[in-house]
Amino acid sequence: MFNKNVKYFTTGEFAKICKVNKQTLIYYDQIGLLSPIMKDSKDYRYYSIAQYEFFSVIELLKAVGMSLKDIQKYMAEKSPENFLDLMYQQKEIVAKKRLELEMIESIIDVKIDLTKEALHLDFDSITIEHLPEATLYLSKNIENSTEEQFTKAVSDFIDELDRSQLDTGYPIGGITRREQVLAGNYDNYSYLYIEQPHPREGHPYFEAIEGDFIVGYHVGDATTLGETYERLFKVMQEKGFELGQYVYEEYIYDAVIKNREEDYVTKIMIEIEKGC
Amino acid sequence: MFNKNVKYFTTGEFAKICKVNKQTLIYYDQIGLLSPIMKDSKDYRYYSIAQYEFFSVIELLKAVGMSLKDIQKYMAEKSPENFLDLMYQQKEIVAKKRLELEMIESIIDVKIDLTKEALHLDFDSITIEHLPEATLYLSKNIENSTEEQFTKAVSDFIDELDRSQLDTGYPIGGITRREQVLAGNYDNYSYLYIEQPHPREGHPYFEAIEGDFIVGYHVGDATTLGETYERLFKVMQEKGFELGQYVYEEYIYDAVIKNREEDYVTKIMIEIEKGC
DNA sequence: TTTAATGTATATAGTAACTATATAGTCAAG
DNA sequence: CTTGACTATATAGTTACTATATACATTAAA
Repeated sequence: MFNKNVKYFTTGEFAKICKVNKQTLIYYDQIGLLSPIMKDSKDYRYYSIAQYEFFSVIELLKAVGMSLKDIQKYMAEKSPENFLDLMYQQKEIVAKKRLELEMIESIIDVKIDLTKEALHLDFDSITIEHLPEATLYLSKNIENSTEEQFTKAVSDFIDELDRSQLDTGYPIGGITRREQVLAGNYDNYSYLYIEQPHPREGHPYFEAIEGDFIVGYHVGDATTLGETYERLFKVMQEKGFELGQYVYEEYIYDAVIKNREEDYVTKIMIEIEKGC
Repeated sequence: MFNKNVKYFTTGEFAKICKVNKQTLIYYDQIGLLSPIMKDSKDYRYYSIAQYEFFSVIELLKAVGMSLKDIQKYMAEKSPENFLDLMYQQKEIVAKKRLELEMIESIIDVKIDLTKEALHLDFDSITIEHLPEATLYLSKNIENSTEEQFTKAVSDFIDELDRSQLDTGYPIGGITRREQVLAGNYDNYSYLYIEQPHPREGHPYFEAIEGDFIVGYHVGDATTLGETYERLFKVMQEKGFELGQYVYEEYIYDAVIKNREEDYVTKIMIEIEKGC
């Protein structure tokens, strides 16, 4: 095959075939990665069609993320065995990359769903909702922690989500115990959590949120959070509901979507026991 | 959430949380992408845990291939609507990238299979084989073409494989008609071809290779190809086989695997009709 | 309390893999 | 014989860091 390679291409022609910039070929020549089969007396470069093959391997190896230097190294030591080794290595690398992309895809899907939902919300509304069972991944207990401890816990939690690929794109939320809420310590969270729509084996999950909740929204930064809680409690009282075990708090709009802290929106879900 | 963000991190601490180089944070500050929440009188930078959130969005957008400039542009015009738009755009881009990776994965698999097979081959052997039906994608007819036309045809064929994602990782082969072979014009191919193990709809394929073949290997460049053909013909004669319609030629080892043209190996498959 | 190790800062240069630009020589058509 | 399209080299710019050199600050040990 390709024994008919007598016609030569100039740099420009060959660049068109390869679909790259002419300068790229000159660069490849300079670094000795892919040199033309021949140069004439005026230093014009001439490439053969067989060199396209060579070029396309470079493209494949580049596509899997190999550096030009590494490609060059391989090209210098070509053999069926080395090629096979290289392919086995690249197979793993590409598979890892594909998995990463798949994770990003599902995170994006979640972000789209959440944002679309948020756009239709009325942040002044206070509703009673029955929330279906959801699986949550929890941080270690952080009740009564100092600011330093809290910060460390958040950082650890994020690390764990990273390491164990538990970042689902859902917001990180905080769980507060009934007692703390009653005492007005709305920010004394017991746990951080993130929803896991497709829980995996081998991790301790906390099966939570299944029951009746009073749901409201707090717009603005945390300093006025108390006011929103008061509003919610008032409605609870009117309807004759008792405070349940836990309160869940999570961002609807945060630094990712809004610039100013006054525009952040926190969703507050208060577990209720239908009063008797 | 994260209203307890009073503890500040130095550049080094924050870099550890973000798992990046300290200099990267300084760089982000310089270009105004992510600046610390506060600087003290000695210009020491201090970051809050809430800024990690911001950082992680940058990482996500970077992971899908956005430039820092574009990320910065988005960050300046944040809104639920813009975020949704961005996510829809990125969803498509990521899906495209995933498909590309999947293609590379299957190409790598094919290369591994072919190379493993080749390692066990005896290039001196001449065998009679029944090849199962395989689907081939063909170039336009290139019989009797000039060198320039041939070159153009190869370039066009490669373009088409690229455009229509028909590059399966199988080698590009050449088909020669019985008459040309009998006349000794071994390199006067009628078509180029590439095997399509998973043919797609909407493309003209040529259902080929199904039948009995005499299979041999040519080691070295094309100038001595004739000798190998003679050897094959001799075996055919001994066994009493007649030359069939087509001969198929493809590289086993080429510029991708071997450095010197003398080491290239061409596989020759001659269709035979069991003589009477 | 001094000293050494570690931390911070800025400024600058280097890196990869191009990409663009400036300048000059070459070639083919009209 | 000139014009326009090509070729070449050399150099600078690009992105997103990364490394290095120098100077000042903080902390832990001697």
